[in-house]
Amino acid sequence: MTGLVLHNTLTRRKEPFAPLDPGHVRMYVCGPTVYDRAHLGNARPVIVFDVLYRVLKRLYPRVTYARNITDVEDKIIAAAAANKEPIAALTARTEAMYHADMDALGALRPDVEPRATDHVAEMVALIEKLVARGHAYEADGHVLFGVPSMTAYGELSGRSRDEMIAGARVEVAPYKRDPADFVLWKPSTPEQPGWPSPWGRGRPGWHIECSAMSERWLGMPFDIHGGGIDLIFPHHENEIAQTRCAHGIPLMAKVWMHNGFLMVEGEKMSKSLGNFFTVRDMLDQGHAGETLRLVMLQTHYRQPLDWRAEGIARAKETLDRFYLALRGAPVGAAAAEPRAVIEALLDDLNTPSALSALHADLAALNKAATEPERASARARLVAGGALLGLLQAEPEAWLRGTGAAASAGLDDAAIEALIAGRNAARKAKDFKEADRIRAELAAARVIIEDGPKGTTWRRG
RNA sequence: GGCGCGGUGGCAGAGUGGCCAUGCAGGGGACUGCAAAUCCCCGUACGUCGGUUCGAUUCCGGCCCGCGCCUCCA
Repeated sequence: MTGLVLHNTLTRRKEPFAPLDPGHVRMYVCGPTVYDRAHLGNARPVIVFDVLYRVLKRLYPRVTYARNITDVEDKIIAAAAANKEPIAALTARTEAMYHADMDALGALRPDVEPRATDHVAEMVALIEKLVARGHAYEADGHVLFGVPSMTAYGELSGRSRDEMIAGARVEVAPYKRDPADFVLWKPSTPEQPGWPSPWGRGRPGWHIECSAMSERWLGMPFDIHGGGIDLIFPHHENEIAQTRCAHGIPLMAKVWMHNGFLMVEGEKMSKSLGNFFTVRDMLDQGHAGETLRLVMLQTHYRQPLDWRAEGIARAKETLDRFYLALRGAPVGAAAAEPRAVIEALLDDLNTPSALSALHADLAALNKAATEPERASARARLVAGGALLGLLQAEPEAWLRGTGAAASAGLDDAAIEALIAGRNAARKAKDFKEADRIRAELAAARVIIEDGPKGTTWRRG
Protein backbone atom coordinates (compact mmCIF):
# COMPACT_ATOMS: atom_id res chain seq x y z
CA MET A 1 0.00 0.00 0.00
CA THR A 2 1.60 3.16 -1.17
CA GLY A 3 -1.13 5.61 -0.42
CA LEU A 4 -1.37 6.87 -3.98
CA VAL A 5 -4.87 8.04 -4.79
CA LEU A 6 -5.89 8.96 -8.33
CA HIS A 7 -9.04 10.40 -9.83
CA ASN A 8 -10.56 7.88 -12.20
CA THR A 9 -12.71 9.28 -14.97
CA LEU A 10 -14.46 5.91 -15.20
CA THR A 11 -15.90 6.31 -11.71
CA ARG A 12 -15.65 10.11 -11.42
CA ARG A 13 -14.00 9.84 -8.07
CA LYS A 14 -10.67 9.46 -6.37
CA GLU A 15 -9.62 5.86 -5.77
CA PRO A 16 -6.67 4.22 -4.08
CA PHE A 17 -4.30 3.10 -6.81
CA ALA A 18 -3.51 -0.61 -6.84
CA PRO A 19 -1.49 -1.81 -9.84
CA LEU A 20 -2.61 -4.94 -11.65
CA ASP A 21 0.95 -6.17 -11.21
CA PRO A 22 2.57 -4.59 -8.13
CA GLY A 23 5.96 -5.30 -9.63
CA HIS A 24 5.28 -3.46 -12.87
CA VAL A 25 3.10 -0.41 -13.39
CA ARG A 26 2.04 0.28 -16.99
CA MET A 27 0.86 3.67 -18.22
CA TYR A 28 -0.21 4.92 -21.65
CA VAL A 29 -0.67 8.56 -22.57
CA CYS A 30 -1.92 9.91 -25.87
CA GLY A 31 0.94 11.65 -27.65
CA PRO A 32 1.25 14.13 -30.48
CA THR A 33 0.10 14.05 -34.06
CA VAL A 34 3.29 15.20 -35.71
CA TYR A 35 2.34 17.77 -38.29
CA ASP A 36 3.14 20.98 -36.40
CA ARG A 37 4.91 22.36 -33.34
CA ALA A 38 3.46 21.34 -29.98
CA HIS A 39 1.32 24.10 -28.51
CA LEU A 40 0.78 24.89 -24.85
CA GLY A 41 -2.31 22.73 -24.71
CA ASN A 42 -0.24 19.79 -25.91
CA ALA A 43 2.36 20.50 -23.28
CA ARG A 44 0.02 20.29 -20.31
CA PRO A 45 -0.60 16.51 -20.37
CA VAL A 46 3.07 15.93 -21.06
CA ILE A 47 4.01 17.76 -17.87
CA VAL A 48 1.16 16.36 -15.79
CA PHE A 49 1.86 12.77 -16.68
CA ASP A 50 5.58 13.34 -16.37
CA VAL A 51 4.97 14.17 -12.72
CA LEU A 52 2.86 11.05 -12.35
CA TYR A 53 5.64 9.04 -14.01
CA ARG A 54 8.15 10.42 -11.52
CA VAL A 55 5.88 9.58 -8.61
CA LEU A 56 5.24 6.06 -9.89
CA LYS A 57 8.95 5.44 -10.38
CA ARG A 58 9.50 6.53 -6.84
CA LEU A 59 6.85 4.11 -5.55
CA TYR A 60 7.20 1.01 -7.70
CA PRO A 61 10.12 -1.15 -8.79
CA ARG A 62 9.28 -0.98 -12.47
CA VAL A 63 7.20 1.44 -14.54
CA THR A 64 6.60 1.33 -18.27
CA TYR A 65 5.37 4.59 -19.72
CA ALA A 66 4.24 4.49 -23.33
CA ARG A 67 3.34 7.58 -25.33
CA ASN A 68 2.46 7.20 -28.97
CA ILE A 69 3.48 9.28 -31.93
CA THR A 70 0.72 9.61 -34.51
CA ASP A 71 2.50 9.85 -37.83
CA VAL A 72 -0.36 9.04 -40.15
CA GLU A 73 -3.40 11.27 -40.10
CA ASP A 74 -5.27 13.50 -42.51
CA LYS A 75 -3.83 16.73 -41.10
CA ILE A 76 -0.37 15.34 -41.70
CA ILE A 77 -1.26 14.50 -45.28
CA ALA A 78 -2.62 18.01 -45.78
CA ALA A 79 0.39 19.70 -44.17
CA ALA A 80 2.88 17.68 -46.19
CA ALA A 81 1.02 18.52 -49.38
CA ALA A 82 0.98 22.20 -48.46
CA ASN A 83 4.73 22.10 -47.82
CA LYS A 84 5.33 20.07 -50.96
CA GLU A 85 7.40 17.60 -49.02
CA PRO A 86 7.22 13.86 -48.36
CA ILE A 87 5.14 12.87 -45.34
CA ALA A 88 8.07 11.04 -43.77
CA ALA A 89 10.18 14.21 -43.90
CA LEU A 90 7.46 16.22 -42.17
CA THR A 91 6.81 13.67 -39.45
CA ALA A 92 10.49 13.05 -38.73
CA ARG A 93 11.20 16.76 -38.45
CA THR A 94 8.16 17.43 -36.31
CA GLU A 95 8.97 14.54 -34.03
CA ALA A 96 12.48 15.88 -33.48
CA MET A 97 11.09 19.33 -32.66
CA TYR A 98 8.59 17.76 -30.31
CA HIS A 99 11.35 15.98 -28.43
CA ALA A 100 13.44 19.13 -28.21
CA ASP A 101 10.51 21.14 -26.85
CA MET A 102 9.39 18.53 -24.31
CA ASP A 103 12.98 18.05 -23.17
CA ALA A 104 13.13 21.80 -22.57
CA LEU A 105 10.11 21.48 -20.32
CA GLY A 106 12.00 18.98 -18.23
CA ALA A 107 9.79 16.05 -19.21
CA LEU A 108 11.44 12.66 -19.00
CA ARG A 109 11.22 10.63 -22.18
CA PRO A 110 8.69 7.81 -21.98
CA ASP A 111 10.05 4.27 -21.95
CA VAL A 112 8.52 3.62 -25.35
CA GLU A 113 7.25 5.99 -28.03
CA PRO A 114 5.60 3.77 -30.60
CA ARG A 115 4.83 5.22 -34.03
CA ALA A 116 1.52 4.44 -35.65
CA THR A 117 3.12 3.60 -39.00
CA ASP A 118 5.21 0.90 -37.32
CA HIS A 119 2.06 -0.81 -36.05
CA VAL A 120 -0.22 -1.01 -39.03
CA ALA A 121 -0.03 -4.80 -39.03
CA GLU A 122 -1.23 -4.90 -35.41
CA MET A 123 -4.05 -2.52 -36.27
CA VAL A 124 -5.15 -4.64 -39.20
CA ALA A 125 -5.09 -7.73 -37.00
CA LEU A 126 -7.19 -5.95 -34.39
CA ILE A 127 -9.73 -4.86 -36.98
CA GLU A 128 -9.92 -8.41 -38.35
CA LYS A 129 -10.69 -9.61 -34.86
CA LEU A 130 -13.45 -7.05 -34.50
CA VAL A 131 -14.95 -8.09 -37.82
CA ALA A 132 -14.74 -11.76 -36.87
CA ARG A 133 -16.48 -11.12 -33.57
CA GLY A 134 -19.26 -9.20 -35.25
CA HIS A 135 -18.29 -5.79 -33.85
CA ALA A 136 -17.17 -4.30 -37.16
CA TYR A 137 -18.26 -4.41 -40.76
CA GLU A 138 -17.00 -3.37 -44.16
CA ALA A 139 -18.93 -0.80 -46.12
CA ASP A 140 -17.96 1.17 -49.18
CA GLY A 141 -14.25 0.47 -48.75
CA HIS A 142 -14.35 1.46 -45.07
CA VAL A 143 -14.38 -0.73 -42.04
CA LEU A 144 -16.58 0.62 -39.28
CA PHE A 145 -17.10 -0.24 -35.68
CA GLY A 146 -20.73 -1.04 -35.02
CA VAL A 147 -21.53 0.82 -31.85
CA PRO A 148 -24.84 -1.01 -31.19
CA SER A 149 -22.82 -4.23 -30.96
CA MET A 150 -21.44 -3.09 -27.63
CA THR A 151 -24.02 -2.66 -24.92
CA ALA A 152 -21.57 -1.03 -22.53
CA TYR A 153 -20.61 1.69 -25.02
CA GLY A 154 -20.46 5.12 -23.41
CA GLU A 155 -19.33 4.16 -19.91
CA LEU A 156 -16.35 6.47 -19.87
CA SER A 157 -17.96 9.62 -21.22
CA GLY A 158 -21.26 8.91 -19.52
CA ARG A 159 -23.32 9.35 -22.63
CA SER A 160 -25.52 6.77 -24.25
CA ARG A 161 -25.56 6.06 -27.96
CA ASP A 162 -28.99 7.69 -28.17
CA GLU A 163 -27.76 10.86 -26.52
CA MET A 164 -24.87 11.00 -28.92
CA ILE A 165 -27.10 10.70 -31.92
CA ALA A 166 -29.54 13.24 -30.53
CA GLY A 167 -26.75 15.76 -30.14
CA ALA A 168 -24.93 14.96 -33.35
CA ARG A 169 -24.35 18.00 -35.48
CA VAL A 170 -22.49 16.33 -38.27
CA GLU A 171 -24.02 14.64 -41.23
CA VAL A 172 -23.89 10.91 -40.99
CA ALA A 173 -21.93 9.21 -43.74
CA PRO A 174 -24.27 7.13 -45.89
CA TYR A 175 -22.24 3.93 -45.49
CA LYS A 176 -22.77 3.83 -41.72
CA ARG A 177 -25.27 1.29 -40.46
CA ASP A 178 -25.72 3.34 -37.32
CA PRO A 179 -25.08 7.06 -36.94
CA ALA A 180 -22.79 6.40 -33.97
CA ASP A 181 -20.50 4.00 -35.83
CA PHE A 182 -16.94 5.16 -36.32
CA VAL A 183 -14.18 4.40 -38.79
CA LEU A 184 -11.53 1.77 -38.12
CA TRP A 185 -10.05 1.70 -41.59
CA LYS A 186 -10.53 3.91 -44.59
CA PRO A 187 -9.50 3.66 -48.21
CA SER A 188 -6.60 5.72 -49.58
CA THR A 189 -6.31 7.25 -52.99
CA PRO A 190 -3.05 6.53 -54.85
CA GLU A 191 -1.56 9.83 -53.64
CA GLN A 192 -2.49 9.21 -50.01
CA PRO A 193 -0.37 7.01 -47.78
CA GLY A 194 -1.76 3.51 -47.60
CA TRP A 195 -1.09 -0.04 -46.59
CA PRO A 196 -2.43 -3.26 -48.03
CA SER A 197 -5.26 -4.82 -46.05
CA PRO A 198 -8.04 -7.36 -46.51
CA TRP A 199 -10.23 -4.39 -47.40
CA GLY A 200 -7.89 -2.95 -49.99
CA ARG A 201 -5.19 -0.32 -49.78
CA GLY A 202 -6.00 2.11 -47.03
CA ARG A 203 -5.06 3.67 -43.73
CA PRO A 204 -6.19 3.38 -40.14
CA GLY A 205 -8.83 5.47 -38.42
CA TRP A 206 -7.87 7.70 -35.54
CA HIS A 207 -8.65 5.57 -32.52
CA ILE A 208 -7.38 2.17 -33.56
CA GLU A 209 -3.68 2.98 -33.25
CA CYS A 210 -3.90 3.53 -29.51
CA SER A 211 -5.74 0.24 -29.06
CA ALA A 212 -3.08 -1.57 -31.05
CA MET A 213 -0.02 0.11 -29.56
CA SER A 214 -1.10 0.01 -25.94
CA GLU A 215 -1.70 -3.71 -26.28
CA ARG A 216 1.59 -4.27 -28.09
CA TRP A 217 3.69 -2.42 -25.51
CA LEU A 218 1.80 -2.76 -22.25
CA GLY A 219 -0.32 -5.88 -22.58
CA MET A 220 -3.98 -5.90 -21.83
CA PRO A 221 -5.42 -4.71 -19.55
CA PHE A 222 -3.00 -2.17 -18.13
CA ASP A 223 -3.02 0.32 -15.25
CA ILE A 224 -3.31 3.94 -16.31
CA HIS A 225 -4.42 5.65 -19.47
CA GLY A 226 -4.06 9.41 -19.66
CA GLY A 227 -4.75 12.35 -21.92
CA GLY A 228 -6.55 15.66 -22.24
CA ILE A 229 -10.13 15.98 -21.08
CA ASP A 230 -11.31 16.61 -24.61
CA LEU A 231 -10.17 13.13 -25.58
CA ILE A 232 -12.71 11.43 -23.34
CA PHE A 233 -15.14 11.52 -26.19
CA PRO A 234 -14.87 10.22 -28.77
CA HIS A 235 -11.25 9.10 -28.73
CA HIS A 236 -11.00 7.25 -25.46
CA GLU A 237 -14.54 5.97 -25.58
CA ASN A 238 -13.80 4.42 -28.94
CA GLU A 239 -10.44 3.05 -27.86
CA ILE A 240 -12.19 1.26 -25.05
CA ALA A 241 -14.86 -0.08 -27.37
CA GLN A 242 -12.30 -1.45 -29.83
CA THR A 243 -10.06 -3.01 -27.26
CA ARG A 244 -12.74 -4.53 -25.10
CA CYS A 245 -14.68 -5.95 -28.01
CA ALA A 246 -11.63 -7.28 -29.81
CA HIS A 247 -10.52 -9.20 -26.75
CA GLY A 248 -13.83 -9.78 -25.05
CA ILE A 249 -12.52 -8.23 -21.84
CA PRO A 250 -14.40 -5.98 -19.41
CA LEU A 251 -11.53 -3.54 -18.87
CA MET A 252 -8.89 -1.87 -21.04
CA ALA A 253 -7.18 0.27 -18.43
CA LYS A 254 -7.95 0.40 -14.76
CA VAL A 255 -7.59 4.13 -14.25
CA TRP A 256 -8.42 6.77 -16.85
CA MET A 257 -6.97 10.19 -16.09
CA HIS A 258 -7.70 13.44 -17.88
CA ASN A 259 -6.11 16.82 -17.48
CA GLY A 260 -8.21 19.97 -17.71
CA PHE A 261 -8.35 22.37 -20.61
CA LEU A 262 -5.86 25.16 -21.11
CA MET A 263 -7.07 28.67 -21.84
CA VAL A 264 -5.06 31.77 -22.72
CA GLU A 265 -5.89 35.05 -21.01
CA GLY A 266 -9.36 33.73 -20.25
CA GLU A 267 -10.15 32.63 -23.77
CA LYS A 268 -9.88 29.43 -25.70
CA MET A 269 -6.53 29.28 -27.43
CA SER A 270 -7.05 29.50 -31.15
CA LYS A 271 -5.29 30.75 -34.19
CA SER A 272 -8.19 33.01 -35.10
CA LEU A 273 -8.06 34.83 -31.76
CA GLY A 274 -4.33 35.37 -32.15
CA ASN A 275 -3.62 33.80 -28.78
CA PHE A 276 -2.20 30.55 -30.10
CA PHE A 277 1.20 29.77 -28.64
CA THR A 278 3.56 26.90 -29.17
CA VAL A 279 6.07 25.81 -26.58
CA ARG A 280 8.76 27.06 -28.92
CA ASP A 281 7.14 30.51 -29.05
CA MET A 282 7.47 30.73 -25.27
CA LEU A 283 11.06 29.51 -25.25
CA ASP A 284 11.93 31.97 -27.99
CA GLN A 285 10.45 34.78 -25.92
CA GLY A 286 13.16 33.99 -23.42
CA HIS A 287 11.15 31.99 -20.91
CA ALA A 288 12.97 29.02 -19.44
CA GLY A 289 11.36 25.63 -19.86
CA GLU A 290 11.34 25.25 -16.10
CA THR A 291 9.34 28.46 -15.76
CA LEU A 292 6.73 27.15 -18.19
CA ARG A 293 6.66 23.90 -16.28
CA LEU A 294 6.04 25.67 -12.99
CA VAL A 295 3.17 27.64 -14.51
CA MET A 296 1.56 24.33 -15.46
CA LEU A 297 2.09 22.79 -12.03
CA GLN A 298 0.72 25.76 -10.10
CA THR A 299 -2.78 24.67 -11.07
CA HIS A 300 -4.14 21.24 -10.20
CA TYR A 301 -4.16 19.06 -13.31
CA ARG A 302 -7.91 18.53 -13.39
CA GLN A 303 -8.71 22.24 -13.16
CA PRO A 304 -8.89 24.49 -16.17
CA LEU A 305 -5.62 26.38 -16.51
CA ASP A 306 -5.63 30.00 -17.60
CA TRP A 307 -2.29 30.76 -19.23
CA ARG A 308 -1.39 34.40 -18.63
CA ALA A 309 1.70 36.49 -19.18
CA GLU A 310 1.40 37.65 -15.57
CA GLY A 311 1.58 34.05 -14.38
CA ILE A 312 4.76 33.37 -16.33
CA ALA A 313 6.52 36.34 -14.77
CA ARG A 314 5.47 35.25 -11.30
CA ALA A 315 6.62 31.67 -11.87
CA LYS A 316 10.03 32.97 -12.92
CA GLU A 317 10.30 35.06 -9.74
CA THR A 318 9.30 32.07 -7.66
CA LEU A 319 12.07 29.98 -9.19
CA ASP A 320 14.52 32.82 -8.58
CA ARG A 321 13.67 32.67 -4.89
CA PHE A 322 14.28 28.94 -4.76
CA TYR A 323 17.53 29.12 -6.67
CA LEU A 324 18.72 32.06 -4.60
CA ALA A 325 18.41 29.95 -1.48
CA LEU A 326 19.99 26.93 -3.17
CA ARG A 327 22.94 29.00 -4.40
CA GLY A 328 23.71 30.17 -0.93
CA ALA A 329 23.65 26.75 0.69
CA PRO A 330 26.37 24.11 0.76
CA VAL A 331 25.91 20.93 -1.25
CA GLY A 332 25.78 17.90 0.99
CA ALA A 333 24.66 14.30 0.83
CA ALA A 334 21.41 13.53 -0.96
CA ALA A 335 18.32 13.56 1.21
CA ALA A 336 14.86 12.04 1.15
CA GLU A 337 11.99 14.02 -0.28
CA PRO A 338 10.04 16.05 2.26
CA ARG A 339 7.09 14.05 3.50
CA ALA A 340 4.61 16.85 2.85
CA VAL A 341 5.62 17.05 -0.79
CA ILE A 342 5.15 13.33 -1.29
CA GLU A 343 1.84 13.31 0.48
CA ALA A 344 0.48 16.14 -1.61
CA LEU A 345 1.42 14.27 -4.78
CA LEU A 346 -0.01 11.00 -3.50
CA ASP A 347 -3.35 12.79 -3.21
CA ASP A 348 -4.24 12.78 -6.89
CA LEU A 349 -1.16 14.75 -7.90
CA ASN A 350 -1.95 17.86 -5.91
CA THR A 351 0.93 19.86 -7.30
CA PRO A 352 -0.21 23.24 -5.89
CA SER A 353 -0.20 21.70 -2.45
CA ALA A 354 3.18 20.09 -3.12
CA LEU A 355 4.53 23.49 -4.14
CA SER A 356 3.16 24.95 -0.95
CA ALA A 357 5.08 22.29 0.97
CA LEU A 358 8.15 23.14 -1.05
CA HIS A 359 7.80 26.76 0.05
CA ALA A 360 7.85 25.60 3.64
CA ASP A 361 11.08 23.75 2.90
CA LEU A 362 12.44 26.88 1.29
CA ALA A 363 11.71 28.83 4.46
CA ALA A 364 13.37 26.08 6.48
CA LEU A 365 16.48 26.38 4.35
CA ASN A 366 16.55 30.15 4.70
CA LYS A 367 16.29 29.84 8.47
CA ALA A 368 18.76 26.99 8.93
CA ALA A 369 21.63 28.28 11.04
CA THR A 370 24.48 25.82 10.84
CA GLU A 371 26.22 24.62 7.71
CA PRO A 372 25.20 20.96 8.17
CA GLU A 373 21.61 22.06 8.69
CA ARG A 374 21.76 24.19 5.59
CA ALA A 375 23.25 21.36 3.53
CA SER A 376 20.55 18.99 4.64
CA ALA A 377 17.74 21.48 4.08
CA ARG A 378 19.11 22.16 0.63
CA ALA A 379 19.20 18.47 -0.19
CA ARG A 380 15.61 18.02 0.92
CA LEU A 381 14.49 20.89 -1.27
CA VAL A 382 16.28 19.51 -4.31
CA ALA A 383 14.86 16.04 -3.66
CA GLY A 384 11.34 17.40 -3.33
CA GLY A 385 11.80 19.45 -6.47
CA ALA A 386 12.91 16.35 -8.35
CA LEU A 387 9.51 14.75 -7.86
CA LEU A 388 8.03 17.74 -9.65
CA GLY A 389 10.82 17.98 -12.18
CA LEU A 390 11.87 21.34 -10.73
CA LEU A 391 14.96 22.84 -9.07
CA GLN A 392 17.40 20.51 -10.78
CA ALA A 393 19.39 23.22 -12.55
CA GLU A 394 22.69 24.61 -11.36
CA PRO A 395 21.60 27.62 -9.24
CA GLU A 396 24.35 29.90 -10.47
CA ALA A 397 23.51 29.10 -14.08
CA TRP A 398 19.82 29.67 -13.45
CA LEU A 399 20.36 33.02 -11.75
CA ARG A 400 22.72 34.28 -14.42
CA GLY A 401 20.07 33.46 -16.97
CA THR A 402 20.34 31.59 -20.19
CA GLY A 403 19.79 32.10 -23.88
CA ALA A 404 18.60 35.29 -25.47
CA ALA A 405 17.71 36.99 -22.19
CA ALA A 406 21.25 36.66 -20.89
CA SER A 407 23.14 37.62 -24.03
CA ALA A 408 21.02 40.68 -24.78
CA GLY A 409 22.54 42.96 -22.13
CA LEU A 410 25.86 43.08 -20.31
CA ASP A 411 27.95 39.93 -20.40
CA ASP A 412 29.15 38.23 -17.24
CA ALA A 413 32.63 39.78 -17.34
CA ALA A 414 31.23 43.29 -17.75
CA ILE A 415 28.93 42.74 -14.80
CA GLU A 416 31.77 41.47 -12.62
CA ALA A 417 33.87 44.48 -13.58
CA LEU A 418 31.11 46.92 -12.64
CA ILE A 419 30.59 45.17 -9.33
CA ALA A 420 34.30 45.35 -8.57
CA GLY A 421 34.22 49.07 -9.32
CA ARG A 422 31.21 49.55 -7.10
CA ASN A 423 32.78 47.69 -4.21
CA ALA A 424 35.87 49.84 -4.50
CA ALA A 425 33.63 52.90 -4.30
CA ARG A 426 31.81 51.45 -1.31
CA LYS A 427 35.09 50.80 0.45
CA ALA A 428 36.00 54.44 -0.15
CA LYS A 429 32.56 55.44 1.22
CA ASP A 430 31.72 56.93 -2.15
CA PHE A 431 28.12 55.76 -1.95
CA LYS A 432 27.00 58.10 -4.66
CA GLU A 433 29.25 56.36 -7.16
CA ALA A 434 28.30 52.95 -5.77
CA ASP A 435 24.62 53.71 -6.23
CA ARG A 436 25.23 55.01 -9.74
CA ILE A 437 26.85 51.72 -10.71
CA ARG A 438 24.03 49.78 -9.10
CA ALA A 439 21.54 51.78 -11.15
CA GLU A 440 23.53 51.09 -14.27
CA LEU A 441 23.36 47.37 -13.56
CA ALA A 442 19.68 47.57 -12.76
CA ALA A 443 19.05 49.24 -16.10
CA ALA A 444 20.62 46.16 -17.68
CA ARG A 445 18.24 44.04 -15.56
CA VAL A 446 21.00 42.88 -13.26
CA ILE A 447 20.09 42.71 -9.58
CA ILE A 448 22.91 42.80 -7.05
CA GLU A 449 22.88 41.80 -3.43
CA ASP A 450 25.49 42.69 -0.83
CA GLY A 451 25.95 39.84 1.60
CA PRO A 452 28.39 39.01 4.37
CA LYS A 453 30.39 36.97 1.87
CA GLY A 454 30.47 39.65 -0.78
CA THR A 455 28.26 40.84 -3.58
CA THR A 456 26.23 38.41 -5.65
CA TRP A 457 24.26 39.14 -8.77
CA ARG A 458 21.52 37.71 -10.93
CA ARG A 459 19.60 38.60 -14.02
CA GLY A 460 16.02 39.67 -13.29
C1' G B 1 -30.79 20.44 -26.74
C1' G B 2 -27.72 16.28 -24.20
C1' C B 3 -23.40 15.11 -20.98
C1' G B 4 -19.77 17.08 -17.67
C1' C B 5 -16.73 20.72 -14.86
C1' G B 6 -16.16 25.15 -12.10
C1' G B 7 -17.44 29.94 -9.33
C1' U B 8 -12.53 30.98 -2.64
C1' G B 9 -9.47 37.29 0.09
C1' G B 10 -6.41 42.88 -4.61
C1' C B 11 -4.34 38.65 -7.96
C1' A B 12 -3.01 33.41 -8.63
C1' G B 13 -4.51 29.00 -6.29
C1' A B 14 -5.17 24.55 -2.59
C1' G B 15 -8.43 22.72 0.98
C1' U B 16 -11.76 21.58 5.01
C1' G B 17 -18.37 20.32 8.64
C1' G B 18 -16.28 23.89 13.82
C1' C B 19 -9.06 25.73 14.31
C1' C B 20 -3.28 27.58 9.28
C1' A B 21 -3.37 26.80 3.00
C1' U B 22 0.60 28.66 0.07
C1' G B 23 2.72 32.39 -3.23
C1' C B 24 2.46 37.40 -5.16
C1' A B 25 0.75 42.29 -4.09
C1' G B 26 -0.21 45.61 0.40
C1' G B 27 0.97 47.41 5.77
C1' G B 28 4.46 47.24 10.16
C1' G B 29 9.27 45.62 12.19
C1' A B 30 14.53 43.37 12.21
C1' C B 31 18.86 43.48 9.23
C1' U B 32 21.49 46.97 5.58
C1' G B 33 25.69 53.06 4.12
C1' C B 34 21.14 52.83 1.08
C1' A B 35 19.17 48.77 -1.35
C1' A B 36 18.27 43.70 -2.54
C1' A B 37 17.66 39.12 -0.33
C1' U B 38 16.13 36.92 4.21
C1' C B 39 13.53 36.60 8.87
C1' C B 40 9.28 38.15 12.28
C1' C B 41 4.24 40.24 12.59
C1' C B 42 -0.59 41.96 10.18
C1' G B 43 -5.08 42.65 7.29
C1' U B 44 -8.95 40.90 3.58
C1' A B 45 -12.49 35.06 1.30
C1' C B 46 -15.41 31.22 0.16
C1' G B 47 -21.47 33.44 -6.59
C1' U B 48 -26.76 33.55 -4.87
C1' C B 49 -31.29 31.75 -2.37
C1' G B 50 -33.07 27.93 0.58
C1' G B 51 -32.43 23.05 3.28
C1' U B 52 -29.79 19.45 6.63
C1' U B 53 -26.83 20.40 11.24
C1' C B 54 -25.46 22.50 17.77
C1' G B 55 -22.44 24.62 13.75
C1' A B 56 -21.50 24.97 6.35
C1' U B 57 -17.10 28.13 2.37
C1' U B 58 -17.15 22.68 3.02
C1' C B 59 -23.14 18.15 2.51
C1' C B 60 -28.17 18.55 -0.39
C1' G B 61 -31.54 21.34 -3.78
C1' G B 62 -33.03 25.70 -6.84
C1' C B 63 -31.11 29.96 -9.37
C1' C B 64 -27.31 33.10 -11.70
C1' C B 65 -22.59 33.26 -14.17
C1' G B 66 -18.30 31.00 -16.70
C1' C B 67 -16.11 26.84 -19.30
C1' G B 68 -15.46 22.05 -21.86
C1' C B 69 -17.28 17.85 -24.87
C1' C B 70 -21.19 16.10 -28.33
C1' U B 71 -17.28 11.76 -34.66
C1' C B 72 -10.87 12.65 -35.64
C1' C B 73 -9.15 19.11 -31.24
C1' A B 74 -4.53 17.69 -25.75
